[in-house]
Amino acid sequence: MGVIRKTKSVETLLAIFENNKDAVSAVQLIDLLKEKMNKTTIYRILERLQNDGIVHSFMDKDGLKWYATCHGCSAKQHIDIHPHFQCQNCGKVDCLSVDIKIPMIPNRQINFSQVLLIGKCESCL
Amino acid sequence: MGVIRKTKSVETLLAIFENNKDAVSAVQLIDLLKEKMNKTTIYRILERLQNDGIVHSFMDKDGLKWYATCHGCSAKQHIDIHPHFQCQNCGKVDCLSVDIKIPMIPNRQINFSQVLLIGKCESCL
DNA sequence: ATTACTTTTGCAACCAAGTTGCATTAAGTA
DNA sequence: TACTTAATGCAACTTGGTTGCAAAAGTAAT
Ligand SMILES: [Mn+2]
Ligand SMILES: [Mn+2]
Ligand SMILES: [Zn+2]
Ligand SMILES: [Zn+2]
Repeated sequence: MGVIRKTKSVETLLAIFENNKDAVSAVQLIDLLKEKMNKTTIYRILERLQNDGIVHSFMDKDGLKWYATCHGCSAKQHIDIHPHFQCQNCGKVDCLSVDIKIPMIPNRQINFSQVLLIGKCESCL
Repeated sequence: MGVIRKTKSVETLLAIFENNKDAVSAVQLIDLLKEKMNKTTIYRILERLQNDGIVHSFMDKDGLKWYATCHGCSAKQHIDIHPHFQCQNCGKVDCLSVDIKIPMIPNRQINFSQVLLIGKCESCL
């Protein structure tokens, strides 16, 4: 069960994801919105947006949670699966629209994969 | 700077990695060794072993840190880079010796990658 | 507009993983 | 054995994230 009421806080978060094609971490959002809403609210809205297929989440190399807009997903299924890139210089994270081939692994059933590429972004090169 | 003195605690941890080809999480080690040594000691030894190229570490899907034996690495360089597998049923994690092809990404320099495959292990299928 | 109902929020307290500072212990060495 | 310094234990702390509960605010019907 996702978003049911379009509250001010929900609108604020939706606007952030609309205008931003990069990923954004929970920590960044908490800092950015610390005057506008409580961190508990942020975590709870993010969870609802994820359940609705509006955003997806993933962990970065330090175990912090990041969020980004989904494309073509719904409450029924998350189909927008892709690798992510993190710049080890400026910390920026973004979604990559490339396809990484995951080979078959004998004796194991792979349900999904999490790929994080780490290096330097365009502006830090 | 890594391990300088072969203490009892260091030997204990080394023995665990020797007899275990699976990965093991910091949390598991803390629980396993709670009668033998302090959790701070465990974290500090793991860091030293990693600096010596004896073990490598990575994050699982929940942001917990795991460790496993390195093959062919040294204090100079970690060359044993490979994907990891986590069973979503029993939680077991292990190192995969398969090669995943990472494509070139335009305008970015990829230094290394972190690949986690999630599914069911042999005994949970 | 008022009411009634239910979701959403804020707040404070909590939790778990991991880190830090510092006094004490114990390897390594001569 | 004595000396030096790496390693450890312990308590306190930090950080990211969660929970319970009362108060506030959407939504829809009246
Ligand atoms: Mn993404
Ligand atoms: Mn490994
Ligand atoms: Zn950058
Ligand atoms: Zn399993």
